Amino acid sequence: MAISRKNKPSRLAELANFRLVLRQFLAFSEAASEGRGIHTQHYQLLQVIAAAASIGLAVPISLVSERMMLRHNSAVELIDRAGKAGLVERVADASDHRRRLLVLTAVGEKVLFELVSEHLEYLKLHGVEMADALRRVTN
Amino acid sequence: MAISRKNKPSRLAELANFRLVLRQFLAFSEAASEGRGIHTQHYQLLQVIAAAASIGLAVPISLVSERMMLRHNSAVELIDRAGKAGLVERVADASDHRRRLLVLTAVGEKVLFELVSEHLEYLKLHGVEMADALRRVTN
DNA sequence: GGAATATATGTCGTTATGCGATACACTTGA
DNA sequence: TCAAGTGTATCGCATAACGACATATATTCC
Repeated sequence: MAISRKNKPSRLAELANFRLVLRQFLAFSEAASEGRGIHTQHYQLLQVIAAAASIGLAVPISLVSERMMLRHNSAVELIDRAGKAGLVERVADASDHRRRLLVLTAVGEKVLFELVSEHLEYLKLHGVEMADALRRVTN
Repeated sequence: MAISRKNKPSRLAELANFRLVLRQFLAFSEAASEGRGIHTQHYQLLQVIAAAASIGLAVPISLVSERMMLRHNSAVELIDRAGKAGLVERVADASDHRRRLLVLTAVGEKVLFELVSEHLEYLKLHGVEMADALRRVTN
């Protein structure tokens, strides 16, 4: 038997451990977001909008639903809530009157960049652990 | 400026991409679970229980709440639902009458091992992409 | 032994979130 | 011009997680 082969119970523990480190990252993300006074879904919405905008893309709601793996109506609802929280705004799209494009408010931008920094720090600290956990599953 | 330094907008896109890759994995996991007739949280519960048991640990509810990053009452509720679905059972703990230990039913075990296989396959296919996305954030 | 404290589990009400079904406005192409 | 496609929005529903609170058992300290 080759040295890289593992039996099933071991794979199970490795898979469970990978899930744990993912959950820890997601829990950190949620805590960081709440610490800045927003929900974690709203943070991810801001991130999707800003990331797309940073490479010159217009951001209709359909793009959010794609990048966040949500049904279009769930994206609408998330954006409604984030709008009420003062984080994003819808603006008209002159080239297609069906679409409404998303932009961050000043508040949304500020919170986003603070949270991006915190996430980069977390991943600097724990990225290796996460990569190792993944590697152990697939080795 | 060292070649590994990146400006902020780029980091943002990399972080967003890492989140996307994570969401894709989680969406796969959810779809796989639903495909076997259970909820994704129930799958993860089974995984935590079986992984702990496989290294000889007794599995009280508190362990589930730890490993799944849940409040204890959320773990209780999850286990209630999984119990109703016939996936897990609570058994008495002779050594501590406060605790109730968790065991998988035959059905729970069967579904779990099918899902573990599917997840290992997914990670064999997409693990490199996930690791790359993570590396790009932290490089 | 008995009181005070800690630990493990459970209940209840509330909230955010996501979904399917449905609807409507606008665009596109025949 | 009108039929089909696309983008967004609304509604009712279900799930899942939480905080606050409650109960039972264990442990510690006198």
